Amino acid sequence: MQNPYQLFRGHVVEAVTRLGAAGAVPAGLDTAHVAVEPPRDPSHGDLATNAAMVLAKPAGQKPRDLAERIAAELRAVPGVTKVEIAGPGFINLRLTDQVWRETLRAPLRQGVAYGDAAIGRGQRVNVEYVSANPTGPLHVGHCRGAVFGDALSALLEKAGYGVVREYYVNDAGAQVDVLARSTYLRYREALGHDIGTIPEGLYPGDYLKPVGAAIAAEEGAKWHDQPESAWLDHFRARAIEAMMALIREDLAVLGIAHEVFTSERALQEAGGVEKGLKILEDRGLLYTGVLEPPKGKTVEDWEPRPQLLFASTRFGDDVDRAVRKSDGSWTYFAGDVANHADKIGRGFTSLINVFGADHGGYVKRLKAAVAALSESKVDLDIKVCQLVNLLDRGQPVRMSKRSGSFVTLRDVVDEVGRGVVRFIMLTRRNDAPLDFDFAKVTEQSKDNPVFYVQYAHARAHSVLRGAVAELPEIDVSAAALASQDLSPLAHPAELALIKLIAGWPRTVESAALAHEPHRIAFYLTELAAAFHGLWNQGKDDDSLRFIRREDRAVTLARLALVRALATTIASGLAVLGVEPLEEMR
RNA sequence: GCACUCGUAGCUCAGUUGGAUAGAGCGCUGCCCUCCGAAGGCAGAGGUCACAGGUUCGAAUCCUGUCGAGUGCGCCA
Repeated sequence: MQNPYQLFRGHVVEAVTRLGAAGAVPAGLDTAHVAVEPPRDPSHGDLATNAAMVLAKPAGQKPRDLAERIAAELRAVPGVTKVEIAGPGFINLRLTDQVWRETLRAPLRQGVAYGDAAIGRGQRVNVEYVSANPTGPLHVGHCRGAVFGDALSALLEKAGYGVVREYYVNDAGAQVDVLARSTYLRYREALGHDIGTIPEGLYPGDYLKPVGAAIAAEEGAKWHDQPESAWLDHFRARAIEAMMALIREDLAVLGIAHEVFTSERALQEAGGVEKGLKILEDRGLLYTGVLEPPKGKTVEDWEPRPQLLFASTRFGDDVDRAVRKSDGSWTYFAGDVANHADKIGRGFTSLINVFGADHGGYVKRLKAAVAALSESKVDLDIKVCQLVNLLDRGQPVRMSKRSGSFVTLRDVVDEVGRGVVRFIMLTRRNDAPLDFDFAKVTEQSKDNPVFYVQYAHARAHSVLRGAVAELPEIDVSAAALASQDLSPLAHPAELALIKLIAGWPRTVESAALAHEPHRIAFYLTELAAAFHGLWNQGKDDDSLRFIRREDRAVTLARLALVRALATTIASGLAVLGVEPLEEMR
């Protein structure tokens, strides 16, 4: 079954085509920008289209004249009760209530698959997120990007894209050498040596103790009197392996599992950097040059030196970027060229990177790299997540990084639960800062969106349970309700809820196109509010109660609405990765 | 100095990719529970969409500039 919005967009396009064939307008008008949307003001009708305004110029007609012609065509469409032209040339449509009621059958038949869209057409999208350095457990700062990336991936899948969730492991730089040295220290400690205080510049966290202890237990003291050159590679490999295991566990706590982990080191060893740079070189985008010192920021011991540069300014970057360090090794950026060349080589035509706020300055050069590598054929979208302010009853939660006792991702999830963390992280746009208040997010009140949405879902199921208890002979299964007569649903509040439910597929589409999963959270809050509102009206007006013992037909129609609502919430929560509750306990 | 993100009600934020009279929650004001579904409900006040230009049928949305906030700025990762 097609959604009214898609259906009527089709009708509008057909109307324009017919007019073209009849010579009333030029044939072959581009209808790509024609939109059929719910009007902001419900008094304007059920659907509004901008077709006449968008097409007025190419058709060489006044918007209102064109609107009149299109409107005449639309008046003949079944299910349309009223067509009006308003304002500068809007065409407002009003549909029969029955058209709207019929939309409830989609969620009842499809279950949580309701809202699945095809706009992705199977296009392969790579979503890279988290990609935290493998030097310790994840902390709260990683939460937002992790949840965002995961929800975005689910959203894109729901919209019909072929998604791969990817984690880029930064296991090649100086930081993992520090990790190796820190682990070596813990190893010596495990062997019974006094290591004193952890020297400045090494990782002090306790989480390396088990790693050192494991090496000591399994391999004995054989590394003890060796020079660093003898043990560094080995300790680095073991430490990275242990840290990635830790990180995977942390992610699992949040319900996240990446499909692909790409190792920077492995990519380098396989010649990935040379491969990526070769592409740039073949296109004449690499040269040896000298960069200007940055202005307004004094750099200690600046000395101009010639280095191998990527001409990223040709693709909108501010300065060209170095790909090789003076010691001959590759820069981090060179690794990223390799990473993205690799992704492009694997056939992705759309790449998404989820970054923390501190990586905002990195966006341009990466976009430049992808544009250069793919001849602008591959799209790269970089979503920058702003900081999360951790609060408790409005007071900032102190975090001490120096002592290594920062708030971990696991601490937060253990404290408030996976569902709460995931939902709250998506209650703001990614580029706006977010307050996360431990007291507020677990509060059971209308002010807490997680609770509010879960409560709506639980309440719907409570109604279904209550119906069976009161009227044991009725069948409230989705299958049975899907073929129910829905005509008793006639109250404005019921129809308003129905229209909101009917808006779920287009919410999925627009959120997916915009790469904005937070829209799902807002939609669910709105949906929950409409349902709670309908419920509350039943308090003032008995005739609006869902279960009416004396009227079987009304009851069943309303139960169909209730189940459709619950299904839609479940469908939305699935995108966010939050488990819907059937009772609030 | 430059770049990026942002600036919408007292506060926190949405705003369907350029649409009609700019929305929600909190807070505030008023009304509503001896009984029925109040972990509440209903109603109301509250705005120069930072500012100034521009683009066009039409701008919170796009462009330019100004002001203000946050972030980042040779080989670190």
